[in-house]
Amino acid sequence: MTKQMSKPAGRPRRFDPEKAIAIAQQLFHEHGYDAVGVADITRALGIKPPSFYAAFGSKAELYSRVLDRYACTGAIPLQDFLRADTPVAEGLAALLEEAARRYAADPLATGCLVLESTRSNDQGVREAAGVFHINAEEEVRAFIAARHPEDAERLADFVSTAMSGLSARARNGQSLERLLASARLAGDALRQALPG
Amino acid sequence: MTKQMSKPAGRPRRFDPEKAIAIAQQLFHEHGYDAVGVADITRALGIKPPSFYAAFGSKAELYSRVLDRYACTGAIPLQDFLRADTPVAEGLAALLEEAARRYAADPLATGCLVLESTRSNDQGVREAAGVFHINAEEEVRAFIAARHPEDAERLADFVSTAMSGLSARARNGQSLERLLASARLAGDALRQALPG
DNA sequence: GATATTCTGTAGTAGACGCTACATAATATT
DNA sequence: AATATTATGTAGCGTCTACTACAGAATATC
Repeated sequence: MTKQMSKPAGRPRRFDPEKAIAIAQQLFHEHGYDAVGVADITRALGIKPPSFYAAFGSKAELYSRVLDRYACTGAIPLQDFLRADTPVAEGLAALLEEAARRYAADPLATGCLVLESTRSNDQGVREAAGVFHINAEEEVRAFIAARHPEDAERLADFVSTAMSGLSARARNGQSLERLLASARLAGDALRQALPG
Repeated sequence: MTKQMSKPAGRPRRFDPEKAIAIAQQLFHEHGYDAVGVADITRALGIKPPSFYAAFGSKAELYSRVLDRYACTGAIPLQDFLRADTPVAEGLAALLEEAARRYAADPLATGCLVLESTRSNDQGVREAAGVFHINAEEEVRAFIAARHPEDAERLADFVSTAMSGLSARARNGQSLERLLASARLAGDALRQALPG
């Protein structure tokens, strides 16, 4: 049974807000929050500022929607890699390889949108992205802690550092092959640190 | 024989340009190029914009001077770590530990000024920092290639990725201890990749 | 002392930024 | 058809940015 929405009164929108968020996501991912102006967004959407603000409230609120969308559609599904039936080191190594692949998948929108956003000049954006970042880190830490509690913090830190490095290098234009080689080396370090 | 500079004609400066560059370096390192305005700089220096522009030309030119200064005084002296009489893996591992230490040394000016500058919104700044970045990478690559030519690119990439990750994590406020632990894990990966 | 040179502060410039007041157009409900 | 509601475009708000025209102050040389 599909949700039956009654049509709202008033003049209908000329654009689809969900598609608009997708377009904005591409822009933000490509150039970063600070470098994308409201004028860039409205131009890309073919609308004028008042329509933009009526629909999204502010640039910051739109970015929050973009982050939510990224978490659902663009980010790495951690639970697919961090499974109880997978050896810890193997799961983490596979996660790093997947990161390399995703960060270089779209040559325009490189790196991790969340990781890059934690370094915006806008404090609100940093904090919003920080929540996603911390949640992901905690998921990794808990996955390790289930079988190697002593090593959880240290190895989760290493995974985070590796992913931040991969994201940064992807944004510097590094090729998928070289990114993957670095990810594999980091994976080897984890296998060595967690024998068995 | 010290260079004898004849005093220039005209009204003398009320401030020392070298000290000004040092102060600007601290500001830029702390907040990033984009987030530091000319007004912030002139306020910190106790001068007015015309004095600033007469002395440095533009914000971008000042930043170039800051990068030069950083290369001389703040950056890691690679040649001290990458010596022909040091085992390759040991040299690289020591380099990564030193990076962790430097990136967290000043709790306000965290990370690597060059690495962080490669992600500015200003293209000129990205390019200027990119030159320093590429030169450093090549130095690392050549150090490895002297004894392990097959592995040089792959391992140099890994070192760069690790340093980028360390710089990013330092800027996220990670403590020296945790930064060091990640650096040591990365160093172990290098020792494993280069037995002997 | 006269002049040239250089630095100084006052007070701006033009342009980009995020954002909005307002009148009008397009729809649903009555 | 009348009304309420919502979206739209025009035009522009105030603020911030990097940067500068200009006149006066402080020094060197002549």
